[in-house]
Amino acid sequence: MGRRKKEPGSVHRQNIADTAQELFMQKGIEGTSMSEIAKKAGYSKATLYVYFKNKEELVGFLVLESMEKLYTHILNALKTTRHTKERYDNICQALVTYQQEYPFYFQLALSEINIDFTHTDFLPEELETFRIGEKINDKVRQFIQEGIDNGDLRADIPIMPTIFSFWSMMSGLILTSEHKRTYIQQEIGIPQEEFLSYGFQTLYRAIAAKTL
Amino acid sequence: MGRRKKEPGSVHRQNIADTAQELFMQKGIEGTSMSEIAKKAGYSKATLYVYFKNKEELVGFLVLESMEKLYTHILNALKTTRHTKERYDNICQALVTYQQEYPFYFQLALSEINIDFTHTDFLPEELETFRIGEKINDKVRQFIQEGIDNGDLRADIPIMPTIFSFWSMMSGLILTSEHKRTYIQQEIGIPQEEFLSYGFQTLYRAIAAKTL
Amino acid sequence: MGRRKKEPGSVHRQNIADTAQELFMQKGIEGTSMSEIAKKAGYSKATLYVYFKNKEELVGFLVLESMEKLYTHILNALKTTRHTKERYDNICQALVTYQQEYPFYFQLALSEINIDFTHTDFLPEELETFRIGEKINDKVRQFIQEGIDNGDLRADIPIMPTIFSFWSMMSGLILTSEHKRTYIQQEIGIPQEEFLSYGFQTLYRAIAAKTL
Amino acid sequence: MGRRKKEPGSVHRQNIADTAQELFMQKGIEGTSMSEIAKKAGYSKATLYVYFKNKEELVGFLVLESMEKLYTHILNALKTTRHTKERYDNICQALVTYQQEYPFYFQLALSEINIDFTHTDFLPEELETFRIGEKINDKVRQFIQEGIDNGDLRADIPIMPTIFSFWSMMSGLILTSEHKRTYIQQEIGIPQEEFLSYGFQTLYRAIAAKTL
DNA sequence: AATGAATGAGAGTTCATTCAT
DNA sequence: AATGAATGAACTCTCATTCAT
Repeated sequence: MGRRKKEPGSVHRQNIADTAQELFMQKGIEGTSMSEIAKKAGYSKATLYVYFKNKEELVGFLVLESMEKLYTHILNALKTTRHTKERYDNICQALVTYQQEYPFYFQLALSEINIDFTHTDFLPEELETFRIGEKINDKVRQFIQEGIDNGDLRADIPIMPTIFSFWSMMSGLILTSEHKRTYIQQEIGIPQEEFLSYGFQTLYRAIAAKTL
Repeated sequence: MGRRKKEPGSVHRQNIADTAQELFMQKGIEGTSMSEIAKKAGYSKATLYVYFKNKEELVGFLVLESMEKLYTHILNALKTTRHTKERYDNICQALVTYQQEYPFYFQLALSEINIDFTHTDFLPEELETFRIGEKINDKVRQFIQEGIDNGDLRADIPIMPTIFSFWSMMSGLILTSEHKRTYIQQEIGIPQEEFLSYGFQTLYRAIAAKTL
Repeated sequence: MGRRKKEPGSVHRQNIADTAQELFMQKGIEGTSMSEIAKKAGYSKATLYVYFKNKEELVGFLVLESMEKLYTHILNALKTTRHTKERYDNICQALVTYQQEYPFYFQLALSEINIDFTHTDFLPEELETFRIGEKINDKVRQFIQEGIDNGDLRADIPIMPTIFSFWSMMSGLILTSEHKRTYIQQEIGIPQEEFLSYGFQTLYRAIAAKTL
Repeated sequence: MGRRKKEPGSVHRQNIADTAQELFMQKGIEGTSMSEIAKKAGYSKATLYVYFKNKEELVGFLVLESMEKLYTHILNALKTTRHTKERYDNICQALVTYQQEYPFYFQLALSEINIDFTHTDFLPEELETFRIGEKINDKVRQFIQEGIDNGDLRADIPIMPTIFSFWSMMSGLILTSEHKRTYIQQEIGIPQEEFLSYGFQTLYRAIAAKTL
């Protein structure tokens, strides 16, 4: 393959990460070998290890990266308007966009790899990922609180359980809509987007103030 | 180890399958080797291949098996009462029980391994699994229809999208509650069961007739 | 290569061990790959791992094996006579024979791999090796004590330092005579055996009672 | 890291060599990577190859260097006095000092890497190393001859075999005392220095004239 | 002279699978 | 039916080395 052209260093890191994400999505993390990533990205296997200490770090980087993007998406979703329903729709839209750009994290969050507290030797990336997660939760908590204060959302919903269960349910919704896209289209007769949209609206009804 | 006692053939198949499921639960499919299964089940590695053509078939068998169990659970959930809300609660309870007994299928259904229509070379087990899935959907459709007819459920909900989105969201809920059990307990301050229960009730509100 | 003929199981273990020893001698432990051993022994790489858990265990097995042989040699050397000088000569001869049969241990004992107390997580093989080493030292201590009591050996030699220094010096002698065989022949003009014999006699003079 | 300050070229070569030796001592040759050497020495990996053709040459350089140091040590040991026993003690002390400074060569001389005549494609460094070895042997031969002529050493010892066997035995002694330092302290109950000293005195008795 | 970047080759190890018995 | 024995292929990761700059 010969030597590669000189490009700013981080370009390669990003190339590798992007390729890895693509493959991880298709075949899972365990199902994707470093060789495959290398080949698809157009580098030698050894080069991957120049840019990432090991596979774990590569995964960690992807999760962090996607978490950062998600945070930005959520921020934007809340910034553009103060109207509760619009904000909710924006967040849902953000999640869909995010899933299209970084389908990887959802996969991860719900699969074996836990960014959880059962082990204690965290990579720096993992810690940072966790911190951003907290920031996101904070923003969402504010959003819900303001919705309640406005009278747009039911006053009797417990905030933290709501956040966490919504997060779980939306993840389930998005992931399924991705994995079973064809099935949905064929069996239910609606395109993925509409399916998602229906799910999100259903969920909103569950927390909207009764006047709706 | 010597030769084993003569037992009806299917007993061994079941022994192996049960052991495999246990291990798959603990360490994932990719993380479990045929060797481990053989050892834990008390057979030789080669014997596994007498009862299952390969690992894939073993997985397929487990999925089918869990699907059958789920069908039974759902049937029972609907049989015991005709009251809509009670039936709903029963189904939720059935899902939780099922997740505890066969955590395996949820993992599978939402993870990399798709029992989807993108490929076409299905194992017989996969086809059968799909057929049972259809039967389950049918029962649930009946349940919703009856709920609507009773006036317990909103008249304006489209049945198929509701089934499928509920299925997705509940899966997300259950899976997350399983994976992040510690996190939920620590950060939200409620036990897993309560978290699940809260999620299920929230969802019900979204389809219950307004009088609720 | 196809499947191999059936032979009693331990034969393969021994085949592999023997081949490994040969290669370790020629190129050192680190310098010898499992692939090489497999190829030379006529097995597939994976088969090595059927018979030995890993490279470390293979090395441990070789060391233990050679230690056991050494013990037998020493025992025999002391058994055949009670005359001190004859016993000494027998031990030396045993060492030479041993070095020819199991050149591996000397290499090891004096090289990086210490069967020492700096680490604490010993393999079972290592512990057993150590135990046999102790038994050898015991026999040699008896031999020296009897030599002193007979008046054949100097009364003023401290036993333990003598054992250990003799052991070290003889190892140095034997190893060098092996590694620099050609050099010795060419530059000193005597065959290896004579060189060794001269070294051993020189050492004996150092502990023999003055009457000699 | 940027470009380095301009320094006379050989300084870098020496820096690298010194660092390499330190690491080789700690972790063995095979256990030390060029990367490690580069990092510890504060150069880029590629720079090592500016100063040494490859790892082999770096090793060869170190051996040569240590050989030169040994020659100087031996010269000094013989220069300060003409008394045979004092000279012997000086040489022993020189060897110990040398082992402390350059533990590397002993390791090498008795281990896998032979600077022997079995192969024929010598590096220039190897040839030079050999030449210095010869010079050392010459000095030692003179020393022994003078000892015999003085009547301090036995008249019946063949000089070349004595030199070579002493060399081997002392190497064995020093190496063992280094590798098994803890063992000696714990099991024999004397510090390393005393152990060495005892070994050297024992050896001297073997060649000293009987009057002793 | 010095280095960042890249890599071929190969290390030890594991795994699903096969086959003779 | 059951298995001991064997293996090809793959895995993650490391290393000495090279080359353009």
